Amino acid sequence: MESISYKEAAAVFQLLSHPVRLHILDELRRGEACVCHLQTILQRPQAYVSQHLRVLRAAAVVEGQRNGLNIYYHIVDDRVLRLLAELLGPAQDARSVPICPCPSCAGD
Amino acid sequence: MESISYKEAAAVFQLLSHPVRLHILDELRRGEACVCHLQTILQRPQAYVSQHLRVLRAAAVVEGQRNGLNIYYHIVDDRVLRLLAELLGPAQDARSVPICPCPSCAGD
DNA sequence: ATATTTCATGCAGTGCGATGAATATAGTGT
DNA sequence: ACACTATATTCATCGCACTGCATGAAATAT
Repeated sequence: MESISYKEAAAVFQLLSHPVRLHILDELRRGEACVCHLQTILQRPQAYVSQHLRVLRAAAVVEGQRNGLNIYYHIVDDRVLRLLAELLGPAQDARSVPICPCPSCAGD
Repeated sequence: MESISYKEAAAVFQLLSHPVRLHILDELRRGEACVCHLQTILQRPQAYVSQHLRVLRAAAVVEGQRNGLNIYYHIVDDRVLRLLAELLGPAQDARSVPICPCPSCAGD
């Protein structure tokens, strides 16, 4: 692996230096989730969640794929997964209960 | 082992989210160093290095012990060591050449 | 085409971190 | 006591990230 500069490494840590982004990423570790999931779990306004998702998207840490009206996000950066595991511990089990009115929660 | 909150975890990442602090910590991974070492290596004003050391000290990531005029710093937080290793790779070998006019560099 | 739902974007206010300059403190030697 | 060196602290400025609010864009349904 090519060595990473301090500036680049700092940028990665910077992404993880916000509690809301950490919460989002920790949820995404459990499996992909649409914005309405995250909105419900975080108890934050949709626009607010979306802003943080944009930061993570711009840094190529997460990716979203559209499915009808909903966009499902997932983590695509392995370094970030390892850093999360190092500090937060292993990921929780996948969700099983519906948490929002999206099709996959409705069992539709 | 106790689980860490997102806020606390974010604070740890925050400490690592600055290139100068990362450089300082990466140097300290190689062994303890006095401020004049760091000043020489980073090519930054003394007060600037000292400011960042204060941040790391306040967060209990580093500790300094006085030896005459000089204060030698070292890392005391294992989580930080693991996070650095995860993103920067293993620590470099210990320094061998003198880099500043402090007693230990002068071989005094 | 209109309406509804889901998500994204633009903009503005505010606070905090980063950096520099000047000054203070602690230790050493005379 | 005085001077000198190493490090810390205080203060002030500046830019950027955070956050809220309002609006825009994409997909779906009637």
